[in-house]
Amino acid sequence: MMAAERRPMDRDEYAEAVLNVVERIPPGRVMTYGAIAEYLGLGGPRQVGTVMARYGGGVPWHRVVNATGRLVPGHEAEALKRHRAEGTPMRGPDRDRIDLRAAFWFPDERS
DNA sequence: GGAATGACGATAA
DNA sequence: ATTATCGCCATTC
Repeated sequence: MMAAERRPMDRDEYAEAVLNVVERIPPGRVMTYGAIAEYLGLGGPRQVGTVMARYGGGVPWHRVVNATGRLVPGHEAEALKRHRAEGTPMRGPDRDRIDLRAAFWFPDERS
């Protein structure tokens, strides 16, 4: 079996799964909340966001951005700093938003 | 049980 | 390009 069975999991398991995926995002690449939800086949973008808000402290949370390339609300300064440090493709006049076209990553693509 | 909430997303203006 | 609204969906009040 390769694909994870998509049967309902407990909240903690779900959180585990989400964090697990986030940890696999390579430096300089990002994933959107929606993409993570799609990959898991469970919940939605908001559920992923909720998990990150609660348990995201231990993973590279800055590599998770919203679909518009916006950085994490409330932690923009920190996230921006880290992205500059790892050379994530940025956009905008101040290079303060993610260039999704270049930085978007999905599991299996093997950096 | 129903309303409010939220680290979202797509669309309208 | 930016902001405002509405739709989603599980948790929390």
